[in-house]
Amino acid sequence: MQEKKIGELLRTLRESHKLLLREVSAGIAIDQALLSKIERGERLPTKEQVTKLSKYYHAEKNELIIAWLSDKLVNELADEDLAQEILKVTEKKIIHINKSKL
Amino acid sequence: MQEKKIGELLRTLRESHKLLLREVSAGIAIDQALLSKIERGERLPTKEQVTKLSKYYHAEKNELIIAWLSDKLVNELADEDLAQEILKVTEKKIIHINKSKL
DNA sequence: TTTTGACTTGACAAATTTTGACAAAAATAC
DNA sequence: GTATTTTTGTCAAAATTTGTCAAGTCAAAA
Repeated sequence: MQEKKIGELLRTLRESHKLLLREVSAGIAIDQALLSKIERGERLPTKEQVTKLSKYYHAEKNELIIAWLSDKLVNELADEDLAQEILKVTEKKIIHINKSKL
Repeated sequence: MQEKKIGELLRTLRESHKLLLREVSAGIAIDQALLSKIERGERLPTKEQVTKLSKYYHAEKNELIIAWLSDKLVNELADEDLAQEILKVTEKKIIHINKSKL
């Protein structure tokens, strides 16, 4: 699985479609300055925006969601030197939760 | 590494010290109702509260931080069926960031 | 059974963070 | 040069998180 940032993916998608910020932002009703910030990683999109963009570009939604949410987690773990361990424990907890959901 | 929730750890710590909510909340200047909610997992503490509590109980700060932040991540991943994959990608991104920090 | 003490609950207020909008600057293309 | 596209900065609205308080439950003591 890819480890690109959501903004990079979105910019690549837009460029491969040869579209302008203006066009995409009009297409999904989002401020163009905001879209610019999202593509450059200055802001993270909302989940709804990711969904709209995946549809707009006919892109794999899951791939974008993964990139987006992992970016969010990376932010939360920023300057935590325990990051690796925290992720391990998180994984265990998730697995545990999923087991009890059967 | 442990996979207990931060609230469980805090309640265990308080009980092993034979302390009342009232006493701990006075000791670290936090509303007792809030501490009650934290111990029962209804609320997550702030990082500062985790720090204060670890000092107050003379507990291993890292252990509490890990439990606390992993709880936060679990919340963010709640009802994401891509959770596992997201964690993997997050880990890769963190590793990548750490490498470039040398 | 009444009272007391420990804890919990719910509703709300305060504070913080996130998000969106807009104008204006900067960069790029023509 | 002008026109178009993108970026930047700021600010208010919206949403989320956090804190406070009063009233509640419950168990055990008196």
